[in-house]
Amino acid sequence: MSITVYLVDDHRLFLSGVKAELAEDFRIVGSAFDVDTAIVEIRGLNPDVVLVDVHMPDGGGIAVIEGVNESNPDVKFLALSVSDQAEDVIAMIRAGARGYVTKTIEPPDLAEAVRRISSGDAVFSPRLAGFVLDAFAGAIPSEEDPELDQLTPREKDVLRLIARGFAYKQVARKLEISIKTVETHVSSVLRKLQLSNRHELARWASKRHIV
Amino acid sequence: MSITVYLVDDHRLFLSGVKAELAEDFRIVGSAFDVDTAIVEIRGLNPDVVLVDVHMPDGGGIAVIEGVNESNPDVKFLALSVSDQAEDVIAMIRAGARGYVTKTIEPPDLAEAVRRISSGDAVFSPRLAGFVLDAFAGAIPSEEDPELDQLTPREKDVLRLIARGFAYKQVARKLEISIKTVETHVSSVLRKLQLSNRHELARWASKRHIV
DNA sequence: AGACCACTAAGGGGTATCCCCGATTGAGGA
DNA sequence: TCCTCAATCGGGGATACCCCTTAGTGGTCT
Repeated sequence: MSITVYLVDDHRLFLSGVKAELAEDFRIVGSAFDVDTAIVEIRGLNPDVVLVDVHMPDGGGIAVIEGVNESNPDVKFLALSVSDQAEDVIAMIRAGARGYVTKTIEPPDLAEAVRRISSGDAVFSPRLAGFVLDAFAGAIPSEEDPELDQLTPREKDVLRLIARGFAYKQVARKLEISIKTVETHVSSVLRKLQLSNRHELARWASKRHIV
Repeated sequence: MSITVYLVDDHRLFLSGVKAELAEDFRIVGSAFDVDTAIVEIRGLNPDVVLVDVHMPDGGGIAVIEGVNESNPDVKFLALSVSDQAEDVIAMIRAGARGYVTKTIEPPDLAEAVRRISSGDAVFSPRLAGFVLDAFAGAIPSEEDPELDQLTPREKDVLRLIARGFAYKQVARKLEISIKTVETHVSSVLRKLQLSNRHELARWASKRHIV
C-alpha cells in the first residue's frame, strides 16, 4: 500500500540520486530521461506521483504533464527544478502540477513533499509559496453544491463527459451504454439543474470545476 | 527563538482550545475575540504568525489582515475556519493570508501548519489546495495567441458568443446578421482552428480565457 | 408483495448544428 | 481595372441534440 512514484529527468546523475534517496520510502515504479518515453510509461504504470524536471528537450515537464493528464487524470505531478523563475512555476501550475520544489531541497523534505502531494496537498518551496499566493489575483467563486447531490451517480458520470465536450455517441461508447440511455440521463440532468441545453450544462460544470 | 503566535476568534471556547493545544510548541503572545482589539494588539506585538477566524462580526478575518498588513507586513496569517467555501478561501488569500485550514484539523497538524507558515510556506487543507491551484492557474492570463490572429474580427465576435454558450439563433440576433452568416463564420473558425464542433470550440476558448 | 427508484433502452418528432454548394457587395491592393 | 478577401446570405442534406412517452430489469424499503 506504499505510494508509487515515477521519475522524469534528463540528467541521469540527478535521476539516480533521487531514486536512491526515495527508494526507502516509496515504490519507484520507473523513470525516464526523455519526454516521449515518460508519457508512454506513465500512462501504462499510472503511478500515484510523478517527479518531473521542468527543463528538458522536446517540451520539458509541461509536455509530460499535458501528455498524461488526459488519459490519467489521477496522476499527481511534482515539478522539480533548478529554476525558481516565476514563469517556470506559473507554466507548471498551469499545466497541472500540484507542487514545485527546487533541486536544492533536502532528501527528507523531498520525501515529505511526495507524501503530501500524494495525499492531495499542494507543495511549494517556501519562497515559491509566497510568490504563488502573491500572484493569485482574480479567481472564480463557486459554492459547494447541494445541487450535485440530487444527481444519481450515473447522471454525474454523463455530466462529466458532456461537460468535457464529448458528443452523445462518444459518451455512449465510453460508458458502454446506448445513445438513447445517454439522452435519458442528459435530459434528467438538465431538468434537475434547470438548464436548457448542453452548452449551459458545460458552462455550469466549468464554473464549479467539475471538469 | 520560539515562534510567536497570536490568536483571533470570536468563539472563546475554540480560542482557549487552540491556545491550550499550541502552548507547548509556541509562544502565544496574545489573543482577541473581536476585530478591533486584534488589530491594535497585533500591531503592537508583531507576532510571527496570526491564527485568524474567517467569520466574525465587524468584517471578519479579512478586516484583521487588512488592518495589520500595512503597518506590519511581516506578520503571516493563517486562516482558520469552519467554512470550506471557495469564496471564503479566495477572499482570505486576496486579503493576504498565507494559508487556510478548516477547524476539523488535528492539533498536531495545526502545529505543523503554524511552523510551515512561519517558515514562509503556504498551507492549505488538502482539499483546498487543489482548488486554490486551479483558481490560480485560471487567474493568470496566457501570452498572446498567434492562433487568434488568423481569425477575422467578425469571426472573433462569433467565437466569443459561441464560446459563451449562445445558440446560432441568439448569436445572429445579437450581431444582427442571419443565422446562415453565423454558420459560415463558425465553419471558418472551426476550420482555421482545426476543431470539429462547437463544444470543442467552447473548451478551446475557455482554456485561453476568451470568455 | 407492493412501492419506489436507478439504470437501461427505444420510438418519434422537432430543432440545432455542421457541411457542402453557390452568390453578392464593398474595401483595398497589384 | 482586375483580383482578393471579409462579410453577408441562401438551399439542401446529414447528424446531433433535446424532449416526450413507454417499458423492462434489479435493488431497497416497508
